[in-house]
Amino acid sequence: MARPTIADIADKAGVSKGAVSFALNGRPGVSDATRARILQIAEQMSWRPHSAARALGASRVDSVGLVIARPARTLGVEPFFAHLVSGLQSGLSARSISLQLLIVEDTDAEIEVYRRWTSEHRVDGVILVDLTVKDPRIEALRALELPAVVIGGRGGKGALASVWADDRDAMLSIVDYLAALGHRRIAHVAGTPNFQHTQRRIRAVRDAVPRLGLLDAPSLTTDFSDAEGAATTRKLLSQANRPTAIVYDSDVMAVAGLGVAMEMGVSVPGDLSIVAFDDSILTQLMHPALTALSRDTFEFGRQAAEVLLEVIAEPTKVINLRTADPVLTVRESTAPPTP
Amino acid sequence: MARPTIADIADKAGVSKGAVSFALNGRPGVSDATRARILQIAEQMSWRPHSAARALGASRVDSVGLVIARPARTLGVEPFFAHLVSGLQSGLSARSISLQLLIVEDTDAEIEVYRRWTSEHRVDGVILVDLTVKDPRIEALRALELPAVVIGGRGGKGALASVWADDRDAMLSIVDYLAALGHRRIAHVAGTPNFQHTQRRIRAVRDAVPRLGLLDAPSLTTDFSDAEGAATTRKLLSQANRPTAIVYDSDVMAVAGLGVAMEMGVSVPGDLSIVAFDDSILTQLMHPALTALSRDTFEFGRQAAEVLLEVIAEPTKVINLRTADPVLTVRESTAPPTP
DNA sequence: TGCAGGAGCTATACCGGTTTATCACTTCAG
DNA sequence: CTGAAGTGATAAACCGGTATAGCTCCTGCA
Repeated sequence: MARPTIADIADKAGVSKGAVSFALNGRPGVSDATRARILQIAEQMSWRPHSAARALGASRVDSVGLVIARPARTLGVEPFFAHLVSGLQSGLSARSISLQLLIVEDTDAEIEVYRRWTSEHRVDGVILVDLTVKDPRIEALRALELPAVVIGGRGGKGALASVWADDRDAMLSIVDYLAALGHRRIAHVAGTPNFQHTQRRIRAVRDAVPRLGLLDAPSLTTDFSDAEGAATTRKLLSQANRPTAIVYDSDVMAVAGLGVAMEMGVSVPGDLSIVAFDDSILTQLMHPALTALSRDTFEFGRQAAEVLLEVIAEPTKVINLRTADPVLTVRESTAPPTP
Repeated sequence: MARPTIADIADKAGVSKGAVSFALNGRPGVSDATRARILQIAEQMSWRPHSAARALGASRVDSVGLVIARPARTLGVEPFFAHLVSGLQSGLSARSISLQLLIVEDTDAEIEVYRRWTSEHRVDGVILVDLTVKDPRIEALRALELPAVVIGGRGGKGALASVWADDRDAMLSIVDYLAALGHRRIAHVAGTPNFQHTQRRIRAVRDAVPRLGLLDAPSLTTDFSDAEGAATTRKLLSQANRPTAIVYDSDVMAVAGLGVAMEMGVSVPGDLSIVAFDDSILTQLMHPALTALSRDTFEFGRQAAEVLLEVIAEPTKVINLRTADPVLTVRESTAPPTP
């Protein structure tokens, strides 16, 4: 016989289906002797619960979802999502909960997916990434009563659980480092302005100006693409008083910026220091290798998974977990400015 | 009332559950008038099938799986998987079938996942990537009777369906191009030797030697990492009769190779031409931008999804779909050799 | 007029678990 | 000795669909 059911086990053990269910789920209602016997038979028949049957009776599905709303073209270059997904799975696999991954075009499509998942009972909860200012997904999820955890930002008015790193401190550590090297004219090539973390980073740079006695520290927003990263760099380096250091909000933009500098005959790190806010193999493949801020994205994902499971078990719970601070990995692209 | 069920619809329409099921699934058994009325009521109550309930009655789960057995660290750098996943989803979403994605450490773990998925009825079929010579997964899947489609290689002795591109022709187009430029000493930095596509590419290079009158065309295998790509390049460029062109099996290795060349004072494309077998944003960010072989991975995924659905519907069917040939995108890293 | 056959629908079993009501039996307090 | 409480189990309902046997008309044809 293929795939044994609890009825088969019940037959073999000479007990009822109910008893088997109790035994397999570790709940009271059977004696220790009977429980042991049932467990042994189940093991021997290599029984596994039929996920659909379980989802039907109870309301849990043992599955959580992650929707990424970005054009596929821009995905995959940064290892961020690959690491995040691995970390999530590591946190989920302990309780053999599966992860549904979906890549969609925009936020509207993402919300539509949440609707569908909810009505089809496909997931117990979801993970939110790329939080924007006044993010419409927060309200949508609350309306659906779908448990969720926000990654990389606070979950609105204490509503959704969140797992986040301190972007502000991280940015300050970069600016402090550059200032300590002697840089006074620093520029910041930022990401999409409506992302929350972009705003936090911009604010951090601005606030550091008076404290460190910087002459200037403009933040220029982009769409995170290599094209805009390059264009913005070209603009910055063409100025009369060009910056002696540039901080990029992503590794891809930093690499593009390095290319522009080389093209314009600006030597790195001689005439210009470059720092990437995100680390990846990309920054290490360059010549010179880029100084970058490294985060433990895998661990980030693991923690997010744990928080999500807690929220699913207890939806009223409010968790805001701050993860380990990212650290600056100094490589060859930063040096004191030439006087 | 939350989540309406077909019983609710049946009540409202004044018919039986069975009639509603017939109507919603477009099967005969109800009149057109009744069908229209039921569909309208379902629409108005915004009914969606409960995926678990459906999976329980019928045997399909409307979900397929993709397991990637690679260390997470090496994932995500290449956009290959992001594009593949997007393409798969595009092919699946038409019939609202979801994709389970799992990243594991090695092939043993991967096979274990297939076992679990089968016994828990979590997927209707799976997609196989990174096919190796004498791949143990083929036999495992056959034993489990789990429908599958192999990506990028033939499915063994006509057993599994497959979707593949012609690596041989692709490699020949690269070597032909380099030979036409005048190169006679070409090297090939290959990937993991036990991957089927690696072997096909090596064979293609070897077979081209006499036809094109090449002096030499060694293939050196690596583990696909940037480190081994760099080390192999260093070895090749230190030889007495060093090659005038190098073909790399991945974009990451090509970039690493470019770095080594720059470091050794070998100018590209002046002293050395470089071609990457895989294209991505990486190759375009470099200076010089790398000539690379571009594949439509998204389309590849879409087709794989379609084939998988066919195989699920008809497990005995044998499909071997050859996809569009990859094309060579010529950029700045290739030129005729200096005499 | 009788009957075969099909369209249109209902009632019901079923999928594989979980949960609840119930019951037999033991134990212990009064 | 009786009643109450507790233990270990069972039978049956239930979750939300799908599949199927069967029933009631209606039509067509001999």
